[in-house]
Amino acid sequence: METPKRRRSATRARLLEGALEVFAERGFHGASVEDICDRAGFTRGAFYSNFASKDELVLALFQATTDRLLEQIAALLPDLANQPGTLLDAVLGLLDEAAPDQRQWHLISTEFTLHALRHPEAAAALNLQRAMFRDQLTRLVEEITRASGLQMSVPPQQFVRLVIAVHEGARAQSLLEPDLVPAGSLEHTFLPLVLDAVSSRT
Amino acid sequence: METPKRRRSATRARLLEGALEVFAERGFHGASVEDICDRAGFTRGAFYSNFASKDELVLALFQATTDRLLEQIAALLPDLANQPGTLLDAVLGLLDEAAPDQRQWHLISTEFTLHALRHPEAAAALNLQRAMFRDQLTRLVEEITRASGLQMSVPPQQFVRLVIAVHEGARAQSLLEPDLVPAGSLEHTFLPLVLDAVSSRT
DNA sequence: TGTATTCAATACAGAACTGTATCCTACTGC
DNA sequence: GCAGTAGGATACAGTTCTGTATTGAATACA
Repeated sequence: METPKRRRSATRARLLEGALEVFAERGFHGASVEDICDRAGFTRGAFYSNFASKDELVLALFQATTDRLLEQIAALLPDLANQPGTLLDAVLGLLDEAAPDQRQWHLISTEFTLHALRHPEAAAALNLQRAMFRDQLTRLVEEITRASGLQMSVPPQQFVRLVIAVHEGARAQSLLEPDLVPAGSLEHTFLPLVLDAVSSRT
Repeated sequence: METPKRRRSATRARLLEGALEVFAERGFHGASVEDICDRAGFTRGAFYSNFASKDELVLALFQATTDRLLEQIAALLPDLANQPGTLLDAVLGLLDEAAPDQRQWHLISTEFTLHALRHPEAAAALNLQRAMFRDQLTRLVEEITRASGLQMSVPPQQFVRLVIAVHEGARAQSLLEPDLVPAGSLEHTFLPLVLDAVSSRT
């Protein structure tokens, strides 16, 4: 059971993993196919046996990371919705825990975003993924507000968009100046104020 | 008076301008030296007569755009501080008007940021520029709060960091989904709430 | 007017990268 | 064991890019 077609998908996986690292280090254009293969421990023969081009790999990598992220979220959601702290703890917790390596994730997703801003077809895929992501967060927000008897004066989707904007903008600052901007500091100082301002007890 | 050393600096300027466009379109790695020269209407001879390498040009371009941005701000500040609307109008107005082409500016500055996250020496330069930029905004905030007799319960620098985070995060969303997220919408719906929450009349 | 200089164009050599075609090895099924 | 096959390595051809060396044209200066 260890080598019929699993071999193939295993090397595909290793190539994707290598690509993730190399892309994070040098960007899409900066990474050559050979760089990726070296990182994964293969030669280009393996690469072209599995992917038609670097573009195709980028697409596959996007799908893979996207799928993994959504899985992670699905796994985390139930716990967060029910158990302990406040709404923002849950939402921000989800944003943090969904991505194990903040730095790498930021580099890759920024790379994807830039790519999407330059290639409309990629933008469609990215927007779809982001919409699903926002939907999960929105669902979480709605559940918690309902459970705790809160009423929001703005659409939850809007609020989620804000949280994401703050999170992404703050993450950039934290990565650039880790000492001056501890991860999560901006979110935790300001978002509670917003939440307070837009929500009321029923 | 039209060709002693002005010629040289004029082609330098055209090369920088071309580089800005091409970098925005394809990114640093994606743009070849020849692409840049084509755009500027030169051949590579002109390029290597003015720059030692693409890296050096990137550095020069960063300095040039940085200087221009700070000049623009310096020009805008006096008007904004005194005349009409509210604090946030001034701050957000500055952020918008400082960059004529939002899309190009976002692409370029994101590209710079990625570059900085991968190259510490570039990070130092970028952080310095961003610090000066924040200082300008902070000064503006302080002037207006003082003039209008407001007191903020958080350090103005923190507030400015938040505004920048929201602005950059929101801009990414607006560029990805122009229809769903009109430019400035997130900023204008939520930042007033924050300002309200952190400021009080004296 | 003639000479020197400066700046960009051209020509060229070398390196890096891509993609393909072929070979080799290790499993598969019989 | 023994063909057949799949997957990855190797070798190769073609392209693209970079950087340098040389050339040519236009301007400054005498």
